[in-house]
Amino acid sequence: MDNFEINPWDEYTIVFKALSDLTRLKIIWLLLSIDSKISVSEIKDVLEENQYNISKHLKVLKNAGLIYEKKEGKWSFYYYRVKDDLFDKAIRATVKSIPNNLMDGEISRCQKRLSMRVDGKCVVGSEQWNNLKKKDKL
Amino acid sequence: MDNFEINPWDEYTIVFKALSDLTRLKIIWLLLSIDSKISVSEIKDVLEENQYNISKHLKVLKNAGLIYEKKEGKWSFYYYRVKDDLFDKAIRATVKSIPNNLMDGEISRCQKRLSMRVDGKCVVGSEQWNNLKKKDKL
DNA sequence: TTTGTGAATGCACTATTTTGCATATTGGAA
DNA sequence: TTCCAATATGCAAAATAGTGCATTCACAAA
Repeated sequence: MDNFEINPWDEYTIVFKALSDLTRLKIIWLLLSIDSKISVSEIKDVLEENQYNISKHLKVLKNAGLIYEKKEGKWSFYYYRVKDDLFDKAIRATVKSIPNNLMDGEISRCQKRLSMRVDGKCVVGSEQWNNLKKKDKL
Repeated sequence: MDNFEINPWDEYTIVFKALSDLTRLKIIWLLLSIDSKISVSEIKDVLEENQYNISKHLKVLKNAGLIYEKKEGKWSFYYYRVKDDLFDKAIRATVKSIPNNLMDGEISRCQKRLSMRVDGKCVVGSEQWNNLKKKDKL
C-alpha cells in the first residue's frame, strides 16, 4: 500500500511534487512560518479549503517526509519534520523565500484562528469561527 | 498559447512542478553542475532518453523560467537562467544539495560527450558516440 | 536545390493527480 | 450508550501530465 522507495531519486522528486500544489505549498509555508503545530480544521479555516482535501494533501506531504502527525484527543496536529541534511535545509530556505505578502490573508486568519486555542486545544466550532471572520472582515 | 500568469503563486508552484520529474531534475542538476550550456542531443546521450521527450521536458523547464535557449547553427543550446532573487538562489542550493553519486553514470557520460565538441560545436554523430560508449563501457 | 542532421510539435494513448461526495472512524461529551 | 465534532478514506469523475510515434521545421553542407 505505501510506496516502497525503489529509486533513490524518489526522495527528491517526491518533495518537489509535494510542493508543486498550491494548497500543499501554503501548508508548508504556514508550518515554517508559525514554527509549531497546526490542526486540520485550523488549516481548513485558514486556507478556506474543505476538510477532506486538506486531509488528502496532508497525506501527500507526510508521504514526502515533509511533515509528521501527532494526535491529541480528537485533533490531529501536524508539524514540519525538520531534518538536518542539506536538502531539507535548502527546501526550507526555498519555501521561506516566498514573499510574505502572498500570504497576507492567510496570515491574519491564522493569527486569529490560533489565538482561539484554549490551552493548546483548538475548541472552536465553525459557527464561532465564521462569526469572527464576518466581524473582522477576513 | 503561452500561459499568462494569473496567480502570483504560479511562479513558485511551476518551478516545483518542473523539478518533480526525474528527467527534468537531472537536466537542471547537470546544468548547474557543468555551469555552461548543453545541447539537446548531448542531453539525450547523457541521460539516455529519446530526443523528443528531452525537447518536451526542456520546454517545461523553459516555461518555468529555469532555463533559456540560444540557437547556434542547427544546435539549440540550453543554459540555466540564473536570477539573483532569494527563491532562485534557494532552488539552486536545493538541487545542488542532491548527492553527486546519484549522477555517477551521467557525469562520466557528460564528460565524454562534452569533450567531443570541436570549438564549441557538438559535431558528433550518434554512431561515433555509441562506439565510444561501447569502448569505454559507459 | 537536395540531402542529412538536430530539434520541435501534433496527436493519440496511458498514467497519474486532483476533486467531490459519501461514508467511515475515532474519541470525547452528554 | 448515544451523539457529535474532527479526521480519514474509498470511489468515481475530471483534469493534468508523460510517452511514443510520425511528422515537420531549421539549418548547413554537398
